[in-house]
Amino acid sequence: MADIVDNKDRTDKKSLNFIESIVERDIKDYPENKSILTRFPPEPNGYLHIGHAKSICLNFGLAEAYGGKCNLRFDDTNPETEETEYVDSIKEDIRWLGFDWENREYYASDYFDRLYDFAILLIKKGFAYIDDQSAEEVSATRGTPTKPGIESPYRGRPVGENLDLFERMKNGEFPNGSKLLRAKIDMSSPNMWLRDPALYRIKKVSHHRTGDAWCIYPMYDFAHGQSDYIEGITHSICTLEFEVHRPLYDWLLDHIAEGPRPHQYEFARLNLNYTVMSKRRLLELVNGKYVNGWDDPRMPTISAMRRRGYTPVSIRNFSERVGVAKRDNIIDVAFLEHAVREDLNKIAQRRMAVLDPVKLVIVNYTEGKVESLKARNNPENEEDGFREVPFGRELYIEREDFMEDPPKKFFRLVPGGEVRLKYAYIIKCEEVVKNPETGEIIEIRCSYDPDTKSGMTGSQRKVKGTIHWVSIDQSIKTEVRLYDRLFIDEDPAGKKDGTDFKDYLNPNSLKILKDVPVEPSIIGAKPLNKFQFERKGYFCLDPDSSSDKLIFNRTVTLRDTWAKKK
RNA sequence: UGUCCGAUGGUGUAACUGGCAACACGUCUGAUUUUGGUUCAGAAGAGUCCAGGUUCGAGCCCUGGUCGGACAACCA
Repeated sequence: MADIVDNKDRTDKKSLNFIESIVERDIKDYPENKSILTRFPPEPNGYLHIGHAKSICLNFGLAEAYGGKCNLRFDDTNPETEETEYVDSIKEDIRWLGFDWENREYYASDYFDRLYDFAILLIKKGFAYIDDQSAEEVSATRGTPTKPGIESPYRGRPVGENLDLFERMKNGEFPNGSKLLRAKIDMSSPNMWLRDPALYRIKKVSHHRTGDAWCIYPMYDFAHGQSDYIEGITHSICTLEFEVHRPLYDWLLDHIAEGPRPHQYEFARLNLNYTVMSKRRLLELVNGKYVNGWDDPRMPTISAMRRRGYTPVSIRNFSERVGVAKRDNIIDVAFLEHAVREDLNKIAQRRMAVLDPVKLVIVNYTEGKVESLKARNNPENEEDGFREVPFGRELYIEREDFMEDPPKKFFRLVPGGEVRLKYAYIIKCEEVVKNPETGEIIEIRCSYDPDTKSGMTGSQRKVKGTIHWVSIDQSIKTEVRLYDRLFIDEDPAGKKDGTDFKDYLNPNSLKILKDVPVEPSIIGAKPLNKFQFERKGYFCLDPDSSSDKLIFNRTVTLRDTWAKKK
């Protein structure tokens, strides 16, 4: 990971985000051999997205920076929504991003026995009770943020009875929803989470890891903090919506923990414009077939970004640069795109492909002759060397690279004008052949100057533009998928006018191009290999490709100041 | 009429114990360029939500507002 841009050199006084400041404050008091322990705690009920990537980079990055460790812990306390498929995808994504949790792969479900014991401890201390009210009653008596709740009639149940009932809950004696273990705190607290929150509920559902061993499962609030405590987490970092849970997090630990305890800190989650980030909405897009699965390259999931051609380095750089703070934010996708271009520019080999081809014939070039031209693989990295590109009398060029009536600053091919064919010759447009019926240009006829072959002194001649091309006879036909933003609105999910986020889906977010000619050196490309198609953008070989059908995903276009002028 | 959190160029973050607003993206010039890419040089753009106060001095501290967000699943 040496190629991560290191703008976080701790030897000089770089500015710290507020969490780093907290860590630096805390480690001052640590003994020599001790450091921080963080954790990334995903719930395996969906795929990870770019927002999770930020959290992963934060938690693992903090550990890395301060000589600590970061655990991977699955928060698997709700078997109804959790699946092994998600566990696997999450592990793959974290690994791909370049982080290693070594042997510290934990599950809240590993702690079900201890959590159960903690619950008994709480009951014995008189801090928890079994409530026989229905979910509706519990909800109705909770009050509102401005009105206090009403105490449950079962609140005063004796400890012995609570203990007995809790055990029988565990043994499966009661139906789902008939009983609930609640903390006994304060039904009139202004903090809703302190109004006797649920700790354990009955759910006769088999769990993806513990099977049918349990029919009661701990709630998030009871599982999370206690798991942090069990693992010896020092800094438990989560997003802002858990801020109101912190008093409960601390309350539980107050009554359970002995010795060193974890502390929770909250930061503002990452938001990106022109997309949605909640798992619920992403799941809706997947289930409703608005996209082709979790890894559809238009999705903001890590697996989708991987398939689209993003690199781990680019995502890590991005995550680092967006910063960590507590105020709400919406990051411009352009910022993300800048991060990929920056990395891809350095590592992607260049190839020529013509996305919207028009035939070009070089009238004075010998028929049937094929030359092999040398082309640099990557001007940003000389070690990538050269490849051979076949050149012949009939080529494809980009339709938009020719104009009969060009605007002032157009410096591509025009009637009677000259242009350089990259790596090849300077050509001059002599004639345009059109379909007499439609007026569509079907062929551009040019002459070439044999003295202007790249590398020859004649090639020094100044021409106004250089365009890319592909020799028709030697070209490989491929499929190219052009992606655009999934939504036409910056904040599709933030509407208060009753519209649904799906109302803002971009109907042109995917455009499939068939039979795109690419230079033959593309043969042998492997899934996820990244290329820059000269002047067009960065592309990545889709894993759905086969040896006789290559499919490319456009990761991102090149910066295009010309397109902006138009 | 509750509690908690937040507010700095278009966007995102900085500004160490108060010392005269910085960096990145974006935008706009210009140079270089066999990618209208990259690179390089430069510019514009905020006076820090508002009103008071403390201070020689406030984005940082205090008071009161305003605006935004979170919280009323047996979800996490």
